[in-house]
Amino acid sequence: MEHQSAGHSFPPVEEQLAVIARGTVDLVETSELAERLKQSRATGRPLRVKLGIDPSSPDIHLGHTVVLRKLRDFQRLGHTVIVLWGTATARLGDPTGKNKTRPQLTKDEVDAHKATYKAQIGAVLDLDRIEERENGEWFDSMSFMDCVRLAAGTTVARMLERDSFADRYKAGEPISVHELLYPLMQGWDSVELRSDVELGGTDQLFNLHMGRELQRREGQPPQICITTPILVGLDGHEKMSKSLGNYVGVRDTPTDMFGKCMSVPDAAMRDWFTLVTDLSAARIDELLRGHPRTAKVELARAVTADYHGAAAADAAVVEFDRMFREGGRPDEVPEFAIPAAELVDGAVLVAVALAHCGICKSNSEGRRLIEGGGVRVDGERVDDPKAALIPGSYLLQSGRRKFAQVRVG
RNA sequence: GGGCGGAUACCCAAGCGGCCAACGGGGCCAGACUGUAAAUCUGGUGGCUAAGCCUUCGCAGGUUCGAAUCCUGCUCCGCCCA
Repeated sequence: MEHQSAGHSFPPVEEQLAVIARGTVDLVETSELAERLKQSRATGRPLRVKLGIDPSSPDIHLGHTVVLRKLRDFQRLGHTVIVLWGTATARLGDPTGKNKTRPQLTKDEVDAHKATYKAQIGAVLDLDRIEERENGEWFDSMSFMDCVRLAAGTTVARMLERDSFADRYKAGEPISVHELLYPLMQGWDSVELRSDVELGGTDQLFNLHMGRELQRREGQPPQICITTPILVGLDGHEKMSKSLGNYVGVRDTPTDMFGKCMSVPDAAMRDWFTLVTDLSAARIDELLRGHPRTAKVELARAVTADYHGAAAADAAVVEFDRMFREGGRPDEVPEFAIPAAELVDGAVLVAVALAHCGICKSNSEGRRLIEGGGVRVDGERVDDPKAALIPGSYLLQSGRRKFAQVRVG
């Protein structure tokens, strides 16, 4: 938009290609991209780069930022970045990478998620320079016959080429017909937006290709498809995801963020460095040659600084050292109170207190933790599952991370 | 529409009248060892102030002293046929 009239100049094509290609998995097709960048540079017209986001869950984590960072590369090069909110598709649920049908969301849920989502992508993208669209703009009013016409654009065999569908089909798991519509919808978005480039995770390659097909069918130049790697989660094995609980949320507190990053397996460090920090390749190599712990501190510090600032990141390092190197306690421990009315015989069982403070889910679990030797009160290990606390104030601890200060009575 | 098979805890998966809160594996939690890494070893993994009691094996009923296990109906899923 404003870029067109601004008539600014883009960096040389080779330079742009280098930035774009870094940290990507698929680039279909590089030659087409080069050609289009050349045209763009000649005419001063920025490329239209699309990223579809389904606000199907309210929070974003580091895994989502990988592709957002790639989008930011385009933004920094001066191209037009389009954030397409999948208000229609989110309600359907992308079957990609899922072995199960996703729940369909309501309009209200989607709208609410979108608002929190937008605030969070601001941590990576310059929100003042994005073009925001919603695919409800065209899908909400589409008639059933339009839908049929769209569905005629591909074949069942083509759909079954997708690993996620093929695997589920082979495994005898259900595939709903509406799930087959998802890739078509995503592809149609590209037609409506006349996108030059679409980004996505590697699991999106099929959907991205669908955009090319439909654009060709509509007489548009097919978009270039670029995929970014999937970030592994804290377990170092599975894809980072909220449902697996192996994620670092961009809204995590500095202490949590730092601590979580420190628990990343060594083997995953290189990926994390390349995908979620701005450190140069040379610096990363240097760090990985040294002691793994030192490297990991730098990783955790870099990530924390991105979302909370350098000062908070440094504070997190100090806090972390105190807690885990010196066996200390965290700066801020959540506080709870157990009123006198809840006491039995003038005391409360440690197991009950643990559950009360949210350290464990139930009294029974608290009891088991004590039996397993995982509970400390004021630093002293508790070994009697029937141990009780008389009125007073205590520091409860389970494992190395979970603390609570509780006032009894 | 017809025939056959299936539904068990977070996931996979045993069990097929009492010994079942339910084998085993994965995951997860805790302990030892560590660098809050990996590998390894150990314990735990429905609820309840608890040697006992309560609620769980797709849903609803039934048979029985007693059911996850047997019967009936329902729901959902898969395969084959149309």
